[in-house]
Amino acid sequence: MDYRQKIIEAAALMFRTYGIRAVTMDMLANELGISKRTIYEKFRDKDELLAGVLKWMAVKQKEAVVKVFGESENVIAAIFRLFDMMCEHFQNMSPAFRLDMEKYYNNIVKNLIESGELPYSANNIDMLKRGIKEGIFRKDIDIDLINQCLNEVLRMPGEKDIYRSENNSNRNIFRDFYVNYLRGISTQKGLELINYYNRKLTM
Amino acid sequence: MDYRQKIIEAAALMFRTYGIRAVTMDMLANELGISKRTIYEKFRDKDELLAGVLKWMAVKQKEAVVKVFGESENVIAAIFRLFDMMCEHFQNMSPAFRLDMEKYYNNIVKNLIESGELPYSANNIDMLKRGIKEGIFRKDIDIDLINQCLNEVLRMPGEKDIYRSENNSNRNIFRDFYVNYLRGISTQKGLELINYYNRKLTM
DNA sequence: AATGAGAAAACTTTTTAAGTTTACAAAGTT
DNA sequence: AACTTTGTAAACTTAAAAAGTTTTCTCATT
Repeated sequence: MDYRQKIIEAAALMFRTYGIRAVTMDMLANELGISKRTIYEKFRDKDELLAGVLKWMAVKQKEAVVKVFGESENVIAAIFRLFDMMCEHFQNMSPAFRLDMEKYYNNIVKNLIESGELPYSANNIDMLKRGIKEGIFRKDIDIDLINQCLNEVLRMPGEKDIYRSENNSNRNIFRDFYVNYLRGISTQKGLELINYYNRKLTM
Repeated sequence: MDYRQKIIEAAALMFRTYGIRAVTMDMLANELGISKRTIYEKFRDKDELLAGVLKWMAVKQKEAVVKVFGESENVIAAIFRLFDMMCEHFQNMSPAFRLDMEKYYNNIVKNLIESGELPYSANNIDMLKRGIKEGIFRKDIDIDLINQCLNEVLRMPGEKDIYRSENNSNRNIFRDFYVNYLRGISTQKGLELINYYNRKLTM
């Protein structure tokens, strides 16, 4: 009965699949079996709808991350699991989504971030602390700095223009990069765990 | 130096990645580092360009199929290899491409098919004959009928609306369906080969 | 020097999706 | 029973952006 939420979820799925511009308000209304009017009853315009979608996606993602961390036996396991999730996330996201985002809706994200409604970057600090406590990351690392670096690394695959080349290999390159970064801040025990989970994935 | 071909290949890649409507002639020109004018020198309009892209894709696909058949030790191996190719093909194709195709450019395919410039459906007849010769398919099958049926089966995953649900499982469902159909027309030897290659994939 | 192929960018036109309005229907409320 | 709310359906207007055109300029070739 909560129309607003229903609309957001349907729009999220369609935006991710087809891109934002390709999804018209009429399509969305049709897909939901409601009238376009009703959408405009809940959202001033498409921009506001998109903002709602983005916020909801952020919340959902956050929840997923918390869940994975809660369920994992150690940080490295959690990280590899998250990595998988991220890959799936990007796999199911149409490049058109990113394109539209950059080309037409850039300002929306910017505004949301500025008004504090969307986090600018992920918070890996808890993860790093936990890693240190588990004896997986070295005790002497600069947590804040590493957090920032990790965010940069994570931003990388999003920035890259990828419609050239078969991007099968891309995923592996990225994983390699990320994993090597983690190695750099790990203890001996951490290294062994990384090797263990990494091998498990490769095979 | 062959502008026409260069344009077609770039457009093909971009259309497949972003959908057709999302790719403007300006983007395409930019991407190629040529002027929009030059594109219109070689193609009357976007429709003609799309037609060129579709024809080229058909040619390339045909070549790939011939190659796989030439290199495979038996029909079943070839089919599984082709299946992989198809999956990759669809994986790298934006849903927006199909959406645009159906919503706006429907008539183009229709025209191309009517004028005989595009084949309406794949020709599995050689494959079936080879399978019979290799003792993999039963000798008593009606080749033409089976060919038609296979084409229907192959058309299926394209028809389905998939922007609902995680479509990870979709691929497997489809493979299952297709493989079972093949089992139905196979000899004992064929069945064994199917089981062999199928198991190889599942694991 | 002349021609032609193309780049760059400004321009017009067409398309189409955004957003609005209107008319109407069902359901609950007073 | 009249009234209000909440919605559908569809026609409508308007704004934006992409299609397609034109103009001007450059550089390479003959």
